[in-house]
Amino acid sequence: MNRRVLRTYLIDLLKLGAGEKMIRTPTTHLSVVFGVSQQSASRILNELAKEDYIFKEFRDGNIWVILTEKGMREVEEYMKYVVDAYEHPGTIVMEGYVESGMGEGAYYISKRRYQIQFKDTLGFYPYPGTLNVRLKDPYYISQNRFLRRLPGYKIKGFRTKERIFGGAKVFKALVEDKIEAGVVYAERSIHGFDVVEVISPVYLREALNLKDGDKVRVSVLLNAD
Amino acid sequence: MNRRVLRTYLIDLLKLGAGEKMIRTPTTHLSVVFGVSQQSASRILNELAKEDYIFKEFRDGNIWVILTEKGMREVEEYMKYVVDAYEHPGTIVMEGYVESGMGEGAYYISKRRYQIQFKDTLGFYPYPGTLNVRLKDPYYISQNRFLRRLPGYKIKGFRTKERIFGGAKVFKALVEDKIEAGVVYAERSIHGFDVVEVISPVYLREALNLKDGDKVRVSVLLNAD
DNA sequence: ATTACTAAAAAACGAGTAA
DNA sequence: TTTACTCGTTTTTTAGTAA
Repeated sequence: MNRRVLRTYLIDLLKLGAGEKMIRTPTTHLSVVFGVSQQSASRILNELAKEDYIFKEFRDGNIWVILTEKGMREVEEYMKYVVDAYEHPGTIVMEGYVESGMGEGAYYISKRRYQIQFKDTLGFYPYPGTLNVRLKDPYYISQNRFLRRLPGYKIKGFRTKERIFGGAKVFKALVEDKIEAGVVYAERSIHGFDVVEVISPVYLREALNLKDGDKVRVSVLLNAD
Repeated sequence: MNRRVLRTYLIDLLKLGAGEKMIRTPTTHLSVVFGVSQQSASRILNELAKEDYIFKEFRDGNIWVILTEKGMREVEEYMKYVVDAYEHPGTIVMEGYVESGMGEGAYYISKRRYQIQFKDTLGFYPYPGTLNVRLKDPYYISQNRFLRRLPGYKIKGFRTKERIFGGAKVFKALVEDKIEAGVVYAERSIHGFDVVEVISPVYLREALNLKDGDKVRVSVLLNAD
């Protein structure tokens, strides 16, 4: 049974109160809550316990359960996702903190072959430089990991006499909900999932008066044609 | 594929922006969003469309989808449920409006054989009368439907020389988050899922100064030992 | 590039039942 | 009453592939 559906059963257990204290949960009762047979309810509890989402104990003829730390984290992340899907449909919102890059972003972005492709896909020639945004909230990191798996616009690599310039993937975005921008994932990225590289037609640090460590919001537009 | 898991895919589509306008969703892309194969993504879309949760169209080589009204309702109800599970664990909260019953509630509740059982299960002898609360919000109605399927405490029926008194099921509850109460479901109830019958050791109308039509909150405690 | 069919494998399910 | 095993059935999944 996969995580996707296990999560939904975790929510049910949370609703019954298993997030706070051990509760008595005869599988015969759970079967009506889960909408499955008693046998399946039993199996589901065992799978949840095996995955360490719940702690399960047999006491005087009954099963008692409580969500584990891992189970609570799972449920909280899932709730955030559901609410987020409703409140921010079509966009992936991430908040993080401005960070100084190595300055090599500027070098890459300024290459004419890249510039042309950015204009074609995003609609603007980017200012030569990237704004690195470091994510701290685990939820935003998971969102970034998710985003990086999506297709986006393909930026093709190329080679000059001297060296090879790798390909990338880019998404339309907004910074601080107002400034047109793009989020770039280099194919051979040096960053982990906790860093987002942002480009824009304007020099963002100036336009938004940003200093290292300032909080900034990046909203990726998933359906910007 | 059951409602439980279809809902989770609906959330994903909502996140992609399919709640607002038609979006292009190649099954090859969806497969990474859903975490399944391309073939399954295709099948899932077809099932969602068959259940009328989404409208799906094939246009110049791509699939475009948008959530239907039914899909949006489903997603909204599910979100409420998830948030509710997190914010009100272990209780089922329902809000409704005070209504006049036929007065027969009082007749039943006052029967000694019932009174004793209420004292045993709820811990109090109920005031002879019930407060009928009519639910309007569809979410509360669905919660009530759900609750009515749970076991609760069994109240046994009995017979006198004159007639038969049916069995019931009772849950511990709080009215307005403060007054000790019980929610009763008669086995042969005359009410639909939009009415909750509340009993209490005190005369609720007086204690809370309630008149017909007043809004009242009933919180059923699922784990009150 | 797509979508979605077929066929075969894998996973999930519940009836029956023992403990 | 419980839980959870076995086992036969159904459902779900994906690889291969045609269109």
